[in-house]
Amino acid sequence: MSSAFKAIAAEPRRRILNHLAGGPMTVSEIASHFEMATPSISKHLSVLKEAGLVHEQRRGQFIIYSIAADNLLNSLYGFLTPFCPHARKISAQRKRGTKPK
Amino acid sequence: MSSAFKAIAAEPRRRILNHLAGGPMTVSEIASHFEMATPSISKHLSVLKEAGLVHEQRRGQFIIYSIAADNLLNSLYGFLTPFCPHARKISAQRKRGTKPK
DNA sequence: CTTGCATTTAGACATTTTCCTATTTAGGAA
DNA sequence: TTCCTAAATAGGAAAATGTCTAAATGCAAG
Repeated sequence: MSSAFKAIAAEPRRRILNHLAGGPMTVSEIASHFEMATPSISKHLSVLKEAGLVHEQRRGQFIIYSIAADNLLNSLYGFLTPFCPHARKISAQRKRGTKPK
Repeated sequence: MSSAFKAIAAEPRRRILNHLAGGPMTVSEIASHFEMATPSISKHLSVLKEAGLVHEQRRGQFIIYSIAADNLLNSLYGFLTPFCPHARKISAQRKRGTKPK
């Protein structure tokens, strides 16, 4: 299992994630925003998928990718916890699945 | 300027940061916790420094490294903002340097 | 000024990553 | 089936990374 940290280390992958923040989309839709060959995008997506940072869903001919925000946030907040009280609180909330008023 | 994301992509560097969370320390102190040659530790520290994630301060013969928590948190929260309302709030606070009651 | 310790720099090497083009797989439609 | 499009895989070249040992630098104490 490859780490989320490695996955977000590459700038193109962070840009892909930012794009996906706007909602689920197909590989071609993503690729059209980059000056990179489609197979390269496909590879980046597979790295993100390995890291559990995106989900994929076949829809006929297309494959639709979407963000796995929970995994993204859990990985990073988990790491930030030792460095920040805010992260500590949020991380705990996320684990409990609760939210204080 | 090399990115904080690349800096935290390597596991040994994340471990170094976690160690430094316990307080400032010298290179040898850090190195003693790892099964890695000192020059390698030194290299990792210089990557962390380039990324603005640690500070160094010469103290006689020794060089003392400490965490630059602000930069660490700003970089990561900035990235998380589009994916999470909590991060959004905290990121804004951090930018203003204020804290709502 | 020489010696010794802490740290960095240099150089080499193996591994990994990133990108490309060409090919293959999978599905939909004629 | 045959043709077209979407996406993944294969294979390879170039660049970046991580680690080591050996050598250099910086500082302090005799």
